[in-house]
Amino acid sequence: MARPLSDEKRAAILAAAIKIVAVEGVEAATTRIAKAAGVAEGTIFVYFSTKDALLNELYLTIKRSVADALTVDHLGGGTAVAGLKVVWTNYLRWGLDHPEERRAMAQLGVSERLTAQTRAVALGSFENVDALLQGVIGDRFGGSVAYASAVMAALAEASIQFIVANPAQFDAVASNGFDTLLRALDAA
Amino acid sequence: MARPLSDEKRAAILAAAIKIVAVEGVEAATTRIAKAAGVAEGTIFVYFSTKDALLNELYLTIKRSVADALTVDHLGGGTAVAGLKVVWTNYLRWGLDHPEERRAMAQLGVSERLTAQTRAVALGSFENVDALLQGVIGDRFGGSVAYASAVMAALAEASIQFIVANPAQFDAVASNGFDTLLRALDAA
Amino acid sequence: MARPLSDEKRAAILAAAIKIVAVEGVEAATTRIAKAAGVAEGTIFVYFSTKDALLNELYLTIKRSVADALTVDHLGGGTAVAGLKVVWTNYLRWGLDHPEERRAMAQLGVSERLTAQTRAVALGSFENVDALLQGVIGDRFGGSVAYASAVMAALAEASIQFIVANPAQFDAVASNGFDTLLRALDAA
Amino acid sequence: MARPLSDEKRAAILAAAIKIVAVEGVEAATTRIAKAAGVAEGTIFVYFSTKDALLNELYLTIKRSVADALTVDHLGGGTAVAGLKVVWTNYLRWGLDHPEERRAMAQLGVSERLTAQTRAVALGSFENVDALLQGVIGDRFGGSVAYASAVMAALAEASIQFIVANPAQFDAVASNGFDTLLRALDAA
DNA sequence: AATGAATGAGGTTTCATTCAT
DNA sequence: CATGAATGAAACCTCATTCAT
Repeated sequence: MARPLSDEKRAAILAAAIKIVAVEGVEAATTRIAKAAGVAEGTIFVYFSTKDALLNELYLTIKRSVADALTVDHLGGGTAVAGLKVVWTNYLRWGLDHPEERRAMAQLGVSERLTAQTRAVALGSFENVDALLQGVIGDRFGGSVAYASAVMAALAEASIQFIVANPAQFDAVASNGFDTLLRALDAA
Repeated sequence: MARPLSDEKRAAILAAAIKIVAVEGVEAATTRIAKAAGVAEGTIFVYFSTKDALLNELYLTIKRSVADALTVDHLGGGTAVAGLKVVWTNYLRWGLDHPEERRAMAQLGVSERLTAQTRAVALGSFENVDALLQGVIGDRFGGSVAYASAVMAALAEASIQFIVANPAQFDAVASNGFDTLLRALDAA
Repeated sequence: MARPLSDEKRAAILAAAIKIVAVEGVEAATTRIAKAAGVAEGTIFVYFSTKDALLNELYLTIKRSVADALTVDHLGGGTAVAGLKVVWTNYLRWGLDHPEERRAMAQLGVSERLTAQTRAVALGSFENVDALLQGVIGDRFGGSVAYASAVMAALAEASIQFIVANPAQFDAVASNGFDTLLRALDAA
Repeated sequence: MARPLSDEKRAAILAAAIKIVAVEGVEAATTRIAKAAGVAEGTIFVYFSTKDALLNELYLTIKRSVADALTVDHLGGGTAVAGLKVVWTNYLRWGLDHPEERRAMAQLGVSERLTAQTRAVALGSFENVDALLQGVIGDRFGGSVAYASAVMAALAEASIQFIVANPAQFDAVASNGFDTLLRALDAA
């Protein structure tokens, strides 16, 4: 029987791709990813049929990692606002802990190499967050979670950039940022 | 004297670059830009020394176009809030009227081909907008315009995306979006 | 392990480069060299990092081939003059047997693409020939081998050109040419 | 009536071409020659139909300049040996005074851009030198001037290189070099 | 499965030449 | 005549992908 595909190697390729894509963009050569992963050039194509397949998979992997980080705590219990605050704080923390993933995602997000299918699947990972947002906004904004979701993502990005420049103020910025979000959503 | 450099041709190249970069990203082939501009391959390099020079110039051109659109009206008269509302509305309108520029800017913004100098110059185009923001936030947020600026840009982006999906509701979304901004900035 | 680098392919590229450079000069297109070598364009850059690297390597290869041809016989035994005659005759024979190498060397020699390092290494291959020349000239010409070496190369080139035009007279020209050399070096 | 072609401009282009070809080879861009000549890119093609035409003309111009320099003195009077010594000394002096022409000629000489016709015409400029050589060698070397001519050119080149490295010794090297030539031609 | 040599299409840029001014 | 913008055919080199080992 042939040797089975190695999960470590696959993970190493994805991890290397995060680093390389973060700094060089999606047009970075696969050779460079292979080198960073410590595998041969051809090995990438043993685990991913094409470079595009690798990039789409990479996007999904990061998105899932974010989604997992957001909902690592039990969210069922309290109010929607309380749950959302947990999500908010977890997201800021994830962003600060994963600068390369954030930058890689920015590169992937504007790339024409992501399929519509990939984007759709990625969105699906955030259903429980959307449910919380729904609970917070009620029927404001036409009951549309999309708008609230964009606002939250945008404010979170602004907050993360601010904390990156002022790392000591995590708690204050996180707290004030959440208040800003609630005000923006008219839920303060 | 020989044929002078043609402003129209230069503009045609930049206009073509906007369209192509918007859909194909910064790695789009110069050949394709030339074809879209209706000029020969070599002509691009008569007007721009390298592809990177073209991309940097393109970024500055779009940024200047945005800055001009924001401050086309007289901003001196009323309160900072009133001035900011004009800027806000103009920005939304510009965004809706220039979808390709918006997408091209997103591509350029994450590209490592922009020089620090280019980014610095681009920022300089928005000084009067920053002054308005400063007037609105006073000494909140540590008196830092950077955070407020990021919040505004983020909310504007969310609003534009929403209006793109619901074109008829421009006025309502613009107005509510501005209220959201004021609440977010604690200036309502 | 994957397919190893092929010595034959490398040699084929160098051999093709000799032919092409001989007739088209150092500016001959790499595409043409590849085609003549029976490999793909990209393959050239697997074996040589740049075109300049190929040209420098080509120069060294030919120079080494000449040096080997000159000293193929045992030179230790007799007098310096006897040894030099062997070198002289071998050089004429090599020149006649390798017209393309001679022409390629002429092209490479005047090219600004050769590095100083390459030229220095090439000179080093002829140390034992220089030693023979030194033995022949003693302290004449200020004891400088450089001048004698240039004279010998020049006379050899003249002889080769003459023999090319009159192939049947190899022995006579070689012999008379060597006498000419000795007279020129005042060692007759 | 149209403005006539300017002899100064034509001369400036040829002079610039010498300098540029000397250091960059025959593949130097015409733009660079134009810039060095102080004329516009297109002007070169007003005076020379193609780049190859310019290079061929350049070769002939330099060759004529050498021929003129060799026979600037009256050669008719004395013996062939005395006349040849004048030619020899003039040639060394020309070579030392015109290093760029020498280098340009070396580049042009190996170039495939010279036509056979150009080479033939160039040879014709040296008929009176050949006559002197003929007088010196008599019927030795099969009465062939070609061989003697190559030997002389080769020894001159070696001498010039030596003098370039030791500029103070012009007279001694010139004199000894000529003795070497006579010995080589068995005419001492 | 893993490797990396081999491939050749395609990318940016150069350049001789043309032609509008 | 003189100019230099405009052209488009290469040129060198990179890179995703294939395939022999």
